[in-house]
Amino acid sequence: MDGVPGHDGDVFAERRAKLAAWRKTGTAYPTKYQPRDEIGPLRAAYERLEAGGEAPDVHRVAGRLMAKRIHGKVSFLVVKDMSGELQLFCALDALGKDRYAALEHLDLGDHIGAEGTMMRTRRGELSLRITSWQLLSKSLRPLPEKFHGLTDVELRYRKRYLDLIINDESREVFVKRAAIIKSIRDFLDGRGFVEVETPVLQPLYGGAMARPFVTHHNELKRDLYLRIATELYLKRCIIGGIDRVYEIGKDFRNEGVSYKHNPEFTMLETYEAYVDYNHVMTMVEEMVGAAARAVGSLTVDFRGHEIDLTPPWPRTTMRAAILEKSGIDIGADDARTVADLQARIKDAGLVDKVPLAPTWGTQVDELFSETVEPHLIQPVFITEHPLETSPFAKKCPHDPRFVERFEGFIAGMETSNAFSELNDPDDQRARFLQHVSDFAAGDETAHQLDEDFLEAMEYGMPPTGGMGMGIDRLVMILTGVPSIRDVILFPALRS
RNA sequence: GGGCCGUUAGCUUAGCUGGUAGAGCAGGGGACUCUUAAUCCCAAGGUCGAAGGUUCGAAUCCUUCACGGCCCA
Repeated sequence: MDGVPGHDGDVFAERRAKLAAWRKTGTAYPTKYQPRDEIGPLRAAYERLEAGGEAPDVHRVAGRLMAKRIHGKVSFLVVKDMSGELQLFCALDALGKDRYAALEHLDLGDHIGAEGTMMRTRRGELSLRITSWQLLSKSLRPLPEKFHGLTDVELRYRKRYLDLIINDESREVFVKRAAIIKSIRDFLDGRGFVEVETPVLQPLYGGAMARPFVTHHNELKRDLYLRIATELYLKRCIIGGIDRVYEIGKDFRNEGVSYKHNPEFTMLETYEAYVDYNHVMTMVEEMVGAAARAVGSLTVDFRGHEIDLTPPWPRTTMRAAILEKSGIDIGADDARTVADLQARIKDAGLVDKVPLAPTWGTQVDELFSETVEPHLIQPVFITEHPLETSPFAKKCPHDPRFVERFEGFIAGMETSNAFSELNDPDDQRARFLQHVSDFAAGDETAHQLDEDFLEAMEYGMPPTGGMGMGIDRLVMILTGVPSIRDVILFPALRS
């Protein structure tokens, strides 16, 4: 390619002009570059080459042009593929006048392929001494600045592809995310769990307390909800005899956005027949430990805390945790009603901190959220939640105001939630009916009566331990990034 | 929803109590046979997030809005 004239300082026009010149040669966007070596393995194979050393074998690499250092008769390019970067040593002698001159008109961001032999420069940089090269794809827009990179947080989210091109740490998070999910699959598959897919579009939403997204099916002439949980379908699988079942998929909750909330997020739910929530607790700490080891160590840094995920994790009842942090015993005789509990909150001087709630269970939840949750930095299982806020969990035999439930907290975030699943259809119906009246009283997150689910349960559901885990939050913790937007490739943003 | 902070060239940014925007990288032209944030010389590139307002004069002060970040609810 000859030199492209251009002097108006317009980067886009310059690149357009170069592309036009390439199109004339018919080689601006070829279909392939094969065979080629991945840069990472190639580097590894020649790692021991000494400075000034040369190797005879011919290799071909392809990637995006990330740096360009043009000199008079010898120039240096840096190309990058997913596995790493490699310097191309480009000498006038080896390329010939025209192909050497054409290098000058490449732009950072172009994809190129190059062929040559491996060498290490006198200054010690492993390089490919190239004998030929070709343009694989022309880039029309300039990349972010090479030294500072792309730091604007908003741009990183809106144009994630640029973030991925420039910020290796960012790409690394998503590679680790895949490894974490794979380790979870391996863990569950190894225990004989069956992975299934259940409906995203549901006629009734349930399995969690959250407001849904609503959509409409034109042909069926009915509204459908995007699922807020997979729970009720996975239990149908348990009833159907898939004794160990799980699903990893997107749930959708029509709620606010924060460092730990995105309206669509990835949830793992597992159900195992014939076990209770104690069994599930052990499974969770082992599974998280396996995931942590898959991408690093059992000790992670998150939001300024060093967190040790080594199992086993402490287990403490919600009653004991609240007593310790607030001095209030929610199980005591003088705290058995909402009014009594609120009086105890007042006695404890917490009335400004803890919002008032309509029921005993929701009041306990508020008290817990305010006084205990922020302190749960190291992994811990909080067990035995109030009945009212846990409509799918079995009552504790020793105190029916509480249920056989746990939440796993890490770094102040709820990352797992599990029950000894309620399998008594009459009790389940009673719980639904309570929620129906709560809904009527204005609680949009209360459950609706799911007659079809009740019918399934009436055929007999085995005793079951079930669990839900927020994958995005787990990835945050295991990769040490502070915001859920850093573990979701294309997070929700205003337009 | 509330508080604080931010938005200046493709990217990273400077710009004091208001005086008409300065740089680095990227891009253009030139020099250079081992550079690696290459270096050196030359030239170019900006409706300062948007809309109003105050003023002789606004990137700068005021108001509203948009988007984002952090914290709080």
